[in-house]
Amino acid sequence: MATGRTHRPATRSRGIPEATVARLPLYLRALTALSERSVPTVSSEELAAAAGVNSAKLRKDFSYLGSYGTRGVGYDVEYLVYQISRELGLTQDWPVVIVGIGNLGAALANYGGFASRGFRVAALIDADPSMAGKPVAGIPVQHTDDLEKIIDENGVSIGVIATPAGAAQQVCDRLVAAGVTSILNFAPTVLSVPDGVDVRKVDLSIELQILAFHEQRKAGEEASPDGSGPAAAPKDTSGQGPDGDVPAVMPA
Amino acid sequence: MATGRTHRPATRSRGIPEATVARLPLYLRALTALSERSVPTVSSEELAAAAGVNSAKLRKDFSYLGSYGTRGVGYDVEYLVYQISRELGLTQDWPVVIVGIGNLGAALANYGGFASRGFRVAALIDADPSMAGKPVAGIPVQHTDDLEKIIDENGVSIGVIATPAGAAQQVCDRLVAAGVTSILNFAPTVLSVPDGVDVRKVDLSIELQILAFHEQRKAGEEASPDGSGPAAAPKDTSGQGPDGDVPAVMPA
DNA sequence: CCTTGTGAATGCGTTCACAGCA
DNA sequence: TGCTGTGAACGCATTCACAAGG
Repeated sequence: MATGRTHRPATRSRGIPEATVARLPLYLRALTALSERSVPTVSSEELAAAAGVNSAKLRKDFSYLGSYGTRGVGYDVEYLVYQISRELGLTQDWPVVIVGIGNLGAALANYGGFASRGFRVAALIDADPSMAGKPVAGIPVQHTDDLEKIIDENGVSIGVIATPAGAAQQVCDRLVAAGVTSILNFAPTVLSVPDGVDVRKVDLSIELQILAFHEQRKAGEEASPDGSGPAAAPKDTSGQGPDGDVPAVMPA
Repeated sequence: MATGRTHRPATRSRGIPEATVARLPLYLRALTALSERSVPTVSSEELAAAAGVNSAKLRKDFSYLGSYGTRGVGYDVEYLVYQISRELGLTQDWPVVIVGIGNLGAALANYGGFASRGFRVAALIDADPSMAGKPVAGIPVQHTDDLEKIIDENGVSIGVIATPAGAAQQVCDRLVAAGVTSILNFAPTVLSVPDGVDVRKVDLSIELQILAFHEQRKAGEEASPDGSGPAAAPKDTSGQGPDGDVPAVMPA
């Protein structure tokens, strides 16, 4: 593709829905896999299956980017990889700092997918002086004291917080003050940031609790195999206003 | 998200919206903090601020659980902690297995918040024979060969996958076959599971890409808003990926 | 034919604003 | 006098179904 026929969308409406943005990386991954297998084109149906979404949704998503498909044929894989990469801003290099080099921070530093697509671990930062200079994933850990200097010298705009919860807000404040405007937070705490700064959080225990909720419901559907549960919630198909199935225990 | 294909008659589930379920852990965390400071009651406004949400949303969320507040006063902290815990199924013990004890798996095993709230790491599983018996976070790693036996003997219904992408689907299949019905997937791949099995995914590179999208937009606001990018043709890399990157492999 | 692209319809989640109650 | 609980309005996301076009 990429012929001289620049059928630009013109509908360059800078309004790509957030839900669509969140799926673009998924499409990109599926497309990259196809690309590596030298698959030239793919239909919305096939690509949707690979990405685990509905094909109508995928077509709608792509329609926000422009008309990059060919009716009756499908999408050109390479072309679409490029378009999505560009849309996501992956055609440029994003230096990233990881703050908090404990178990998790080290795991993140070693994460292959990190460096793979536009992201580069510019520095590792930890508050523990004994870690300073110690290499993790081939990168020497630096002390928190130099945080501002590191951000500045490397032009970092994306920071990853992998510290204990208690330190997260403080680290966040310093990152923001130093110029970071996007933060990925692994600490189990709510960060408050000024307008213009994006925060995304990854929270293991929240994910588990959501799973537990559904798991409990499943168990309640049949005869609960494990009878150890206290007052396993029975069904309640009546409208709303459940409750009432548990004694009004007021834990002291 | 998650919740694969649970199209089942509406005759079940006490309609708590998925979005609300996803916020309950957040409220619980804020409430637990208040509880530890012996705060007896809290208003929707205060609690909402602590959880980082809007107070109307919080009240609406709680209304799905029942009327646990007192008009003119607020919510009893201890009581609410109990109700939410029960609703999430945290009043019972959930044995969890972690498969794939690389950097990330070890980090998860060491994660304190894991054991704290209803979850217990029942076993660590890895395919590497040389890891067998080696303790991680005080728990000896067991070999994948025994996966089914481990699931069965411990009554595990929640599994965490922290393997490389290539192994994830296979591990997932074995977990499901052995009786696991909830999976938390850290591998950067789309898992397919039968109906009735819930999958939630945590994907670092997707989060970063979403941040990059917004970051790029911020940068473009002042300088050159878009301009005319697409005309620049992607290099014709027929046969290999534009950057030959591995589709993001998990730490090994 | 085929598959994309998209208005229209539907469903879900959030916010508003106020009635209801301690 | 508060603050909760909730119907109603609103806005966003998903799905449908079909016209458009190679």
